[in-house]
Parts: sequence; C-alpha cells; structure tokens
Amino acid sequence: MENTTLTLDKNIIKKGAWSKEEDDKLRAYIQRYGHWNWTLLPKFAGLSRSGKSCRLRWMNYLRPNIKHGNFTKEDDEIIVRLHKQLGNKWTVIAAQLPGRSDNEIKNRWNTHLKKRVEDEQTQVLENINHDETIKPNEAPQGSSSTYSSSNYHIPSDVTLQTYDYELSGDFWSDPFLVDIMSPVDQNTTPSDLYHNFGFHSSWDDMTMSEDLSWSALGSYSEYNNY
DNA sequence: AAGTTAGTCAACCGCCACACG
DNA sequence: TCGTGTGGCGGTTGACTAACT
Repeated sequence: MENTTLTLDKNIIKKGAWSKEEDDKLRAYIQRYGHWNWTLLPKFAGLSRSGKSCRLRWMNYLRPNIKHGNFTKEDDEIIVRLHKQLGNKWTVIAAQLPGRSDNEIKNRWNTHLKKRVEDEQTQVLENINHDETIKPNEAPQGSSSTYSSSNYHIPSDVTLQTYDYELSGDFWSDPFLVDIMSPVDQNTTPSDLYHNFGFHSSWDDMTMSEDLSWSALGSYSEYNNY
C-alpha cells in the first residue's frame, strides 16, 4: 500500500525569501480554510515550506491589517516603556501595538531603540557624575582653571535610586536612565503586567470554524487521493 | 567606479510549554 | 507518568542595501 502519511520530505523544504507566488498560495489557503494545522498546511496549500515558516510568514507579513515600517514616535514610546517594564516580552509588547508583529518590534528595538536608550543612559550617567562633583555651594571660587581632573570622582553613596523621578510623559524629552534602572513598582511582575494589560491574542478571532475544519479535511482527502 | 563598512530586517533555529494518547 | 506532536517565543543569522572611502 502506498504511504500516504504527511511526513514532510526535508529534502524539498524550501528556505529563504518568499516569492509572490508562495505568498499568494499561503494567503489564499488561509483565507479559505484558516490555519487549522501549521504542520500540515503547507502540503495542502501546495507549498514546499515548513509549517513554522508558513506560520511566521503569515503572522509577520500576510495577515490582514499588518503594518510595516513607519514607526511613529508614539509607537517607539510604547515599545520603550513596555520593554522597560517587561523586558524582551515581544509578543506582549506587540499586543499593545495593533498591526505590529513581535518580530518587527524586536527588530525595531534591536536596531533603533536599544542604542538610543543606551546612549541616553550613558549621557545621564555622565550628567550625574558631573552634578555630584560640581555643586554650586561647593564650587571653588575663581576661574575654572582651578579645576583639575582629580576633582572628578564618583561619590560612593550615589545610587541610581537617588535620582528616581516620574516621567513627564514625553518620551522624546525625558531621559531614560533612572526610569530604566528603577521600575516604578518593584513588586510588579511581568505576569502582573501581562494580565493588567488585558492581553489577548488577535488570533482568537482567526480560530477556524468547525465548517472550515471540515473543508480543510476535505482538502486532506483530495490530497491523499492525489 | 569599485571596494568596504554599517545598518536593516526577513527568516531560521533551538528551546519550551502544553495537549493528547 | 511518559512520549510525541504542535504552536509559540526569543535569540541569532545572513542577505541585502545604503553610506562612506
């Protein structure tokens, strides 16, 4: 008897960039049948891709209402704030930015925001050291030439907490350092935030109906008869 | 114009959690 | 309880492109 199992032949699994034809096949299949099983889907859709690859392509680029690029300042602000609170919980952060995929947000952080935050951190640290060393009531009288490099030191009792403050609400004018280093509520866990944000997956709406399931199974039969 | 470097981002990989038999 | 399959997540890679020399 002929083997009709759906084990994917790893020798024909395609990798790399997706072509327009592949996108069209995947989009058309999911719009008609839903993504009832990512592992089997590529077979039925006529794609030589892994289920994971199909899922990633759909989630990041093909699903309806997905946005690409053109991050606004507000988008960046949300990402930075949530990353400060949650860390690398990209899917949770993405849930707060409709139309954005976790992958895109992760890229946004890694290529733009991370460096920006680090630069701001460095700048604020330098300012802290400077302010602690040169206090107006302690500054030496006379010309600035009386300063020597030995005047600059990092006070042993200076901690980041000393400079804690509440953000004014404007990401583009607020320094990052303290806000990053000392969360507003130390008792808040990522789990708390996860639930407090009312996180839900937009994919709940994409759950396949029973009818579609049967349609897909019909497709399965067609496949096996092929 | 050609070569090099840096930045960007799509896609893959490995791991983990969960469901199910 | 254990083994297996699947979906999902985050880290990382590598191809591509723009900027620079």
